[in-house]
Amino acid sequence: MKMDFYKRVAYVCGQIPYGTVATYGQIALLCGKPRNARQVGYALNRRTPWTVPAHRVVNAQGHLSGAGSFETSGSQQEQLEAEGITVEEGQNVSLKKFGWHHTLETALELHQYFLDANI
DNA sequence: ATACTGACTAATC
DNA sequence: TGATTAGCCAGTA
Repeated sequence: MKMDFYKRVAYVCGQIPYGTVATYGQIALLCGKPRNARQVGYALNRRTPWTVPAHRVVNAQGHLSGAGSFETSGSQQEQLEAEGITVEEGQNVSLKKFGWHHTLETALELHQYFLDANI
């Protein structure tokens, strides 16, 4: 099995529903690598197509840690707010309200996709 | 091979 | 609460 982590990251990010956010650890988990949260950040930063909705990925605290990595600090926040996501003071998002609450079934579907696509 | 670097996290204090 | 620490692991040099 191939296990192209970066392609998986790109795909999983693309599956984050509009109007919700996911955490790095969550993406890593869904990619089949639960301890690769940092690599997710690295992937989003430079190893992934710019077409993926990377603005929907925040850290485990709901903080927009990637803000500094977007073209302008604040562009991530703008994109989130454009989806109806409330960004509070200190560039924080409530995971309780906007977090992606994926199901086990979702994880299984993703896994199956990876097998089929051989990535 | 070795060392260092992170869009990270969970545990501890 | 907030700050520190210690694991984490694929890239990069």
